[in-house]
Amino acid sequence: MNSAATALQTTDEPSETGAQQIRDAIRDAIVERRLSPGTKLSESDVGNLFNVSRTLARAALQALSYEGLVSVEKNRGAFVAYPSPDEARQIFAARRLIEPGILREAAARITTSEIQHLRQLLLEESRLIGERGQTARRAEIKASGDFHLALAEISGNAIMQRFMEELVARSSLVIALYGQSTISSCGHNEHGDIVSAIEAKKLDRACDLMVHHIAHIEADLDLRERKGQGLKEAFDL
Amino acid sequence: MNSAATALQTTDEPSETGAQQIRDAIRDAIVERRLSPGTKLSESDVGNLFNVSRTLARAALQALSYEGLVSVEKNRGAFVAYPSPDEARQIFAARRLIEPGILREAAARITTSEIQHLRQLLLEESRLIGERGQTARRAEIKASGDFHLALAEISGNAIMQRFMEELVARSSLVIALYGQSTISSCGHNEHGDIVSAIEAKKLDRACDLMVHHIAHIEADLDLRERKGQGLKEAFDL
DNA sequence: GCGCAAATAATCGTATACAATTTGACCGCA
DNA sequence: TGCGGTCAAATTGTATACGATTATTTGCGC
Repeated sequence: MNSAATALQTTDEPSETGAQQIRDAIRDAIVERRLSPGTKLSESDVGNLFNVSRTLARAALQALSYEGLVSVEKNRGAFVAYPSPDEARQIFAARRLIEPGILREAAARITTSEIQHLRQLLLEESRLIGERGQTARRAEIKASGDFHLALAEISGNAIMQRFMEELVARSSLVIALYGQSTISSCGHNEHGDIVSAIEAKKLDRACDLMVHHIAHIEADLDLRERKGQGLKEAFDL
Repeated sequence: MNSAATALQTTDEPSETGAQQIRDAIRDAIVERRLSPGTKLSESDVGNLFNVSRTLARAALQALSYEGLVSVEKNRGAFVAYPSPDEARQIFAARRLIEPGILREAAARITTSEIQHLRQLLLEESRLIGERGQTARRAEIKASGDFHLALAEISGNAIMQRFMEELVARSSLVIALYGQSTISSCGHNEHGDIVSAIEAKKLDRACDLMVHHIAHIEADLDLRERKGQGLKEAFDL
């Protein structure tokens, strides 16, 4: 049983309704970076971990591959996705393209209670930034994505929401691979500024802030090809 | 063997590489409207049709459910998706949100040969409009979507391309359900106008045309709840 | 000691088998 | 005739089994 095994086990109830449980568990593990890009996820191992047959494990991995979080190679197995620099650029290009539109939709139909909910999320987020420890770090990662997802949910379009879920999750992978600073939320409270702009009905400004926010995250990346991921390049400096 | 069976069989080579073959075949059948929304796709039937086991049939149906073309209900089976009016609105809202951005990306990096390719598609499309017969009609449906997909491909963003593939396919389902006129391509050659605008480097105009084009398609729909799909409402007029 | 080939082990691809759930029918009864 | 319940058929959910492909290791010759 490899390192992936220890990283996964979260609760002890193995199979409740089906393969979705497993899919969600693995997805969380990937997004929270308990599973590193490139980690092998063999069907047998996954099945044993959750005490289900390979059939269900396979279904879960299959599902994750549709979301771009896992790449399955024919006759070789499934691996936590290892997005190329080009893929990373495409992910952020997609976010720059989509998120302003979502923001506009969301702003148009947002209620005061939803604004309050957003502020709640922001508070939680900054609280986590203050704390230290692995679990706090993981929660922070998730929280920073949850803000964008909350906006998508407010927009009321389930399809766009699903697209955003995929993009945010894959972004987490990209940051894990190419991120330089400890975490993207550097200094400024950009999420907070966006909420303020929404509240002030300054839509154009909110969109600007959003685009720049995404650009900032991307600017923190070092998008250079890492060939063997620690092969020879790791030693000859 | 029900009506779904006759609608599916397209080639006689049953299983070549795996479940993807089946998924693609069924997807084509749905998009080309050989399969009507609501049609039951039982795992055994699909498997028998393609001479594979239920395992592969199930995988294919599962995949299609991720694309929103098939809805699987626990312990009840898989059905060709029957999008609700609200879902339909969300699909077109998503397209209005996404396609202008794709158009801008595409216009920025389009080459002369790609423009030629687009014009080729347009020619093919108008040729099909002229012809008559079921097969021509089906080809026309596919062609009208292919224009939007070609644009997405030119944009160079594989992720957005995949999103568009899903949206176009689901649009086909919506039109099959709620469309009023024989087909959306009414009179005007809106696709052609968009290409011309791109060629003339009039980006804003091209985006405007695109948004209106999508609005026109949506305007041709009669988005009213058909509850039982022909239940009581079908009789008391 | 080193490289190459063949055997071995591990893993995936697909099919089949069995259990669980749902659906529809049949039958008795008010 | 209409209603409720029990049973049977059909279909899905999950597990297991077997064949195919790929990776690894062993062993041999050099």
